[in-house]
Amino acid sequence: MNEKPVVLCIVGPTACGKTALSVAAALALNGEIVSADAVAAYRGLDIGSAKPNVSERKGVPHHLIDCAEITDDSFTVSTFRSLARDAIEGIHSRGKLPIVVGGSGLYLDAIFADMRFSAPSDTDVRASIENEYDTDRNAVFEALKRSDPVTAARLHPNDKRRVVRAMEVYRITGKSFSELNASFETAQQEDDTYRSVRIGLNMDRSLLYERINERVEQMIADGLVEEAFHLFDLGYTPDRYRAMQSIGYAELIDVYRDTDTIENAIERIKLNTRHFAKRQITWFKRNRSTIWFDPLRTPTEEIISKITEYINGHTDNN
RNA sequence: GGAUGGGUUCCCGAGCGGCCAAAGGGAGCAGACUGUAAAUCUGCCGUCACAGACUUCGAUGGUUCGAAUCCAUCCCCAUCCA
Repeated sequence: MNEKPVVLCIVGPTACGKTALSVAAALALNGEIVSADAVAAYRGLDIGSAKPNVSERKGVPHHLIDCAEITDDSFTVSTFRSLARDAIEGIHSRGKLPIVVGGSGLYLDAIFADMRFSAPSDTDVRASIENEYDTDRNAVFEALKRSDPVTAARLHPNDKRRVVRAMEVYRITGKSFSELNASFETAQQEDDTYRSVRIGLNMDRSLLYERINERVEQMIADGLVEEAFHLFDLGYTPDRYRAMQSIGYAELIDVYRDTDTIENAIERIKLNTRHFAKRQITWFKRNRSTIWFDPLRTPTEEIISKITEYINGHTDNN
């Protein structure tokens, strides 16, 4: 009776096998993939984003990969949210199973939760607040305390991004960040647009870290440096385009400018990726409805059969 | 064989008689996260029965009320002389 689309969602830290599982699941369950990856969304960031290539995709349609240009600073979570929802809608209307897979926590939540993202950013306003912050962060924080005490109370004065953003929202809209947005708690709860089955992939931490290190080496062997340098040649540098601040590219600019060695940069890429993986895990652990699997211990076929059970069980119960 | 500089908590590295379980950084662990999110930020970080106690600063012995800090011997390391 219920017409809510069933959506399979696969989350997990980088290098834990999401791509392989999602493609296998799509093949087995007649699905299409919606990537929830903040970096794979950019055209040109291929090797560094571990974007699945044509053969890895095995004919399964992938949405939201290559949907933004590196030069397009207007591509944000908000853009992503509507594109992703459109894609899911389309897949569902074609009678196929939408499989959302990715590692960008905020992007995932943006799809499933009721997030408003009510105030678009204003480059000038933001720049001027950032300026004030750099001059006297205390003054900016005090100002935030006065205009939006609720948000100020939950932010740390050092958290430049968020302090500036909260101030920015207030200056643009005249309303406080806290009154425009529900609490994060609320945002964690999925709204009722979809009926989702959320699968989490994780494994022993030290094994994960080993895999990350190996994968970075593989990326280098696959030409990551060449890819990055080519983009730098085009003027796409980390200081100008935020897409280039992604791990694997940001670290290479110093090598490009000859102020760091390649060996050093590679180690930093590995380290930053490990840190990133940790943050992803922290984010995903919070969602209590996630069903976790260790791909090193449970065979793909078994995970997929479990997924099938959950999807069916879920459907039957409603 | 001689000279000099060193050996500090997982790593790097300060400390040079008490205010030292020992600065700072890194790693590691935990957490936050609403239009920059692969970003940005926070906490913990010798052990424990944890407002206290206990074991640490190459080893052993000594000086001292008191040492990672001073002395002696020994063991390693680095550079230089032979």
